[in-house]
Amino acid sequence: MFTLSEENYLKAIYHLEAFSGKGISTNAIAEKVDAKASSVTDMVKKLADKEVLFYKKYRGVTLSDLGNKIAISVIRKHRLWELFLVEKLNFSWDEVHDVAEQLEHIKSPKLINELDAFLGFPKKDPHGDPIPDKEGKFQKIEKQLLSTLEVNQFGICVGVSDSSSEFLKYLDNNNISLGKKIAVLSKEPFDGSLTILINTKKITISKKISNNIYIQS
Amino acid sequence: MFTLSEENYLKAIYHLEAFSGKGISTNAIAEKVDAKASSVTDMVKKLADKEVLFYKKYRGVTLSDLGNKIAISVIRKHRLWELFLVEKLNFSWDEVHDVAEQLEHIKSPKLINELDAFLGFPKKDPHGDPIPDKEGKFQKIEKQLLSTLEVNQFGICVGVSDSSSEFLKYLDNNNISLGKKIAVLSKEPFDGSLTILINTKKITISKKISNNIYIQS
DNA sequence: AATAATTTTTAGACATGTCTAAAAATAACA
DNA sequence: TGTTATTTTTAGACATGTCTAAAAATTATT
Repeated sequence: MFTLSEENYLKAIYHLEAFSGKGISTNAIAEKVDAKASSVTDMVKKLADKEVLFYKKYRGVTLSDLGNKIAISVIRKHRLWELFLVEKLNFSWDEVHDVAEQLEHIKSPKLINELDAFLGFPKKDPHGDPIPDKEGKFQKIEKQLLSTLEVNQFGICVGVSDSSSEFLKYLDNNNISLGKKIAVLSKEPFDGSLTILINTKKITISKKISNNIYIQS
Repeated sequence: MFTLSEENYLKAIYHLEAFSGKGISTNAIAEKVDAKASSVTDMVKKLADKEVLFYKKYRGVTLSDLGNKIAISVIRKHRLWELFLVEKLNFSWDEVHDVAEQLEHIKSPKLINELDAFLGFPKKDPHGDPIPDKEGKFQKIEKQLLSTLEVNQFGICVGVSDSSSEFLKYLDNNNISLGKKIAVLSKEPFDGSLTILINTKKITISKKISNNIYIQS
């Protein structure tokens, strides 16, 4: 059995591995779980003892198969709960994260599988991320950052890379949501800001924004 | 903010106060929360500092108004989650307790109030216990133990005093459930066992069983 | 009312998960 | 490549919530 803290570490490392194929550094984990590097070293040793990850001093960590499995099951729970909150309990997509962070640690296989069935075995959560099934399988969506599009190209908004309440509220205020078509009208070379066409309106967004929106072209 | 442990202590003390009007003893709490008396003393001091209960050395404890409020809010959450599990996720009434023990500690006022609305502002949980509303108000049901009935008296099953899986499974196996009419046909003076009529069938139940079934006459 | 039994509290310890400060190893650079 | 900067680890500490064993207070008994 894994503690709440241990599960959070595994989840953080899993997400970090999705980006950099390499071993994950102590500092990167520390930032993700909001702790000091020394705390990470301690925890990582414990997790290595439990055989959920591989750890070489000064060389970072990699999840084992078991570690991956556990991380995915936590992510499955997180995303199912998020969808439940939005679909059944009138939460908006910027309100779900903190509550799902708590709910994802509830221990009951029956609970999560029944919730899955109750929601109709959904494939995506409210932020466009795939929901792993009971066996931990999920389809990876080929997606790219809006910031990588060239002028005159377009795509469909399929996800966000930042799920903070501030960012999601910004999107809501600008009527940007999953499924919307976004076309790049012009790109400012100086700061990378984009003028885009969405909802038949022209708006200008900063590089920071376009770097956190995923589109499918 | 109160920790999981603190909430469990408050809940335990609340339930104990419902029985004995007096100050609740360290040992009674220890048994309820499954800890040693010395641990209870420590925790009780901390809770007294937080002003959720009154504590006099060697004299037991009493909840303050604030303590009562918190205990009731935890109980509200517990019972709403139990009903959700039974009504929406196909749990049977003997499976809900352990999961609800976890869910009751999730912190989100919006979550629990939306859940309440989603379930249609229910008044009773799957074991017949009243669900406190948003303000902590709930109707006390006048009920008595089946064991207090005399021969030839009858009542409607409205609750149970033991929510353990073993006991609830026993009830299921004998087709005893909320709303059923139970009539006492005879009483064995030696061991207090009862022969009752339920579902047009005669069955004999021990004193221990009749001591854990609430009826309304 | 004195003694015995029980309950409760205190004292000291431990595991978990965290921290700060200092030491060690690795990486960067000039 | 030698020195500096950065990252990581170690060492020691602390808060939480628990425990055991011993001491103190209360309750029961004769």
